[in-house]
Amino acid sequence: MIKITLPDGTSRTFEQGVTPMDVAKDISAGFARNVISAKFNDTTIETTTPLTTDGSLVLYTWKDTDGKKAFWHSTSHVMAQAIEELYPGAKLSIGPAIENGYYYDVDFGEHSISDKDFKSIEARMIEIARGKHDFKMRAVTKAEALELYKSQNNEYKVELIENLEDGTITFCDHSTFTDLCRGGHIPNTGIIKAVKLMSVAGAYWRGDENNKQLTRIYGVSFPKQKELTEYLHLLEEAKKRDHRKLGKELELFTFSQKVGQGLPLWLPKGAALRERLENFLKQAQKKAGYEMVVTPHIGQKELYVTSGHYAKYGEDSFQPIHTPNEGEEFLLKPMNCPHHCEIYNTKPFSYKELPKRYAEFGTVYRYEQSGELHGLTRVRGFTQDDAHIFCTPDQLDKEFKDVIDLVLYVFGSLGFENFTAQVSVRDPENPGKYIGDTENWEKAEQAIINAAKDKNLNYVIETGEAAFYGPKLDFMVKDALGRSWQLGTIQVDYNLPERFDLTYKGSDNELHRPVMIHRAPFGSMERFIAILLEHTGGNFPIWLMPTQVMVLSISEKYEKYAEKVLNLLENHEIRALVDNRNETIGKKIRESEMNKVPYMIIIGEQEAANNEISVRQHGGEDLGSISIEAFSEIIKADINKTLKTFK
RNA sequence: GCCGAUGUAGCUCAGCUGGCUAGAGCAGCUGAUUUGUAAUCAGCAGGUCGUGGGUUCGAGUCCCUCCAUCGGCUCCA
Repeated sequence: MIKITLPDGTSRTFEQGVTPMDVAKDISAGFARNVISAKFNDTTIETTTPLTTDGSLVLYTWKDTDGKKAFWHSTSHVMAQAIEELYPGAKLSIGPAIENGYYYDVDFGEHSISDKDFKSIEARMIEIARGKHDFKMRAVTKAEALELYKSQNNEYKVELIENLEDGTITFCDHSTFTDLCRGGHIPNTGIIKAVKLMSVAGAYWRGDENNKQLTRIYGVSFPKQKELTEYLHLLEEAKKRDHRKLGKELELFTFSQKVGQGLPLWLPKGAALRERLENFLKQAQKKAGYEMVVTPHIGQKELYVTSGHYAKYGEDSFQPIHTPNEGEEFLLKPMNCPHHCEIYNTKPFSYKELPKRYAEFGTVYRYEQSGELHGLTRVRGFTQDDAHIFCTPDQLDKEFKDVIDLVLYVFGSLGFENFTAQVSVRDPENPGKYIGDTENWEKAEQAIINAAKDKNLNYVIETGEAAFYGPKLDFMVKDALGRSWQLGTIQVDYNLPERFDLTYKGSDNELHRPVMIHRAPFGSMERFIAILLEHTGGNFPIWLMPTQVMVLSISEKYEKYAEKVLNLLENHEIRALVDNRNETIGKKIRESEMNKVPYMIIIGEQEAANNEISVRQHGGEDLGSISIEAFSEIIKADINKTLKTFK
């Protein structure tokens, strides 16, 4: 008899060799019908795997993330079978489940696959699924495994197997198909009711550009047709929030082929939005003791050789600018830090004067690969809300916490709640990779982790992800389509102070190296506005809205009163425009609604007579006929809901 | 950069296997209408069909080049 412990802490005893499905049936027949995967002592297994020892068992249904993973991974096997049948000679490599579905990387040889081929693959997949073939795991020896794939000339599987240890290798069979597989499948193919192939893409074998490029086919699958329909609907909805679409509709920014790809042009409304965001941060930074500086867009090549950026950005980025003078070379700045270091270097500092906090909305240029460009989230010229803090090692802890406060203030004022913090620390296996002494690194890493804990951040520690020059904390946010982007960043740097020979005089009358903190709460204005657009669907917090109020006249007869209302609104510092066109009120409302204006003021005969205004909120709610003063209070309250004062 | 897809009016899109003068809605302009909470009506104007080349009696449609955009791959704000 063995003892099986369930997630709720209870345990039951069973005969040795009991399967997870038997356990599920023991719990309830209804539950068992939905169980599709299981985990035993942290190893994903099949529902048919016999259990031979005591241990803890988790049973998964479609509703669980792990259940979905098993479902999608199993579907990738089905797709692989369909591909093998339809395209003889295609070589399979790997086919994992991902966050939303699965993919399989295939070497189709000379044959090229496009989405036109999806229909036939999907049709065959459904046929296979309907066959209700069981997924069966089978242990094989390394020699057997190699023999199979060598006979198929599949160098990818052979390479995978060669890196595995004999005795741990398993195959998974279903129908006529066999694949090298670690396990984690649903009971049989029949559970897969709906499949949809999403896209093809090139993907390098093992993610290495120097390797052969394989064809990656992405797909999703569901246990019910209805769920597929809902999923596709969800994707449609997400597309409506795409910042590229909203940016065009709301006339915030544009791109021009003549100006060049990846170089955004900010339209008047977008520029006003940016300016408001900048002023918002400037105000908070002033309170936090930052000083604004201004530096040029180019710098001598030597500057970037000193900083080390030339090595990283010089060769593969925008090429140096040459002047009529021989040997003179300038670089478009890829970073603001070298300039700020030189600002620090203009005069000697005593420890009593630190920290120095230099801030600049600095526009930088990086030559991103053309295929990498994406709306405003990935561009070739962008403005960082940059600042560099130069402090003593003892001050690092407090400075770091203060920066987190500032970032949290920014996120809070803009309605961001769903973000995670990523703390990137050294790889302890590889100490030679990093510069700066171990003691300082430990101090800095501890300072970051403590600060993250202290500020109740939802954080993860990524070992080995630190930059060579220091540990960092990044704020990650997801866009409408679930892609993850880094917004704010706080980085500790031991490298640049060294390279620029930055010093301060300590209390011991000796020269010391300051520590440098790079930080950007928005990350970049471009990316931040993009994510903010998708996050809010264009319904920004009212304090950011280009137009807070539209004054809509019932007819041209009320032009005078409309102007008067506009004046009064301006006196209350409310940003308003008048729509006095010869159009119906219905049309004016529709346009204001589509422009996402938060408040509409409708004025006609009644309002003019009573010296009041009728207020309609974005979305349709009627706030009735009120005085301008009362309305001004409503707007103020609305602004205060999100915009707080810093500290 | 690489793999795949796409590119028709300011915007959103139609144009089937090559065949009259390339269509529609919205936006724009002109006029009528003076309007009460998501589109008033009529008329007008708007296109070297991304670029360059080719096949053909004939190309928006087929082939090639380049450019840009979209979905991915490596890195990153």
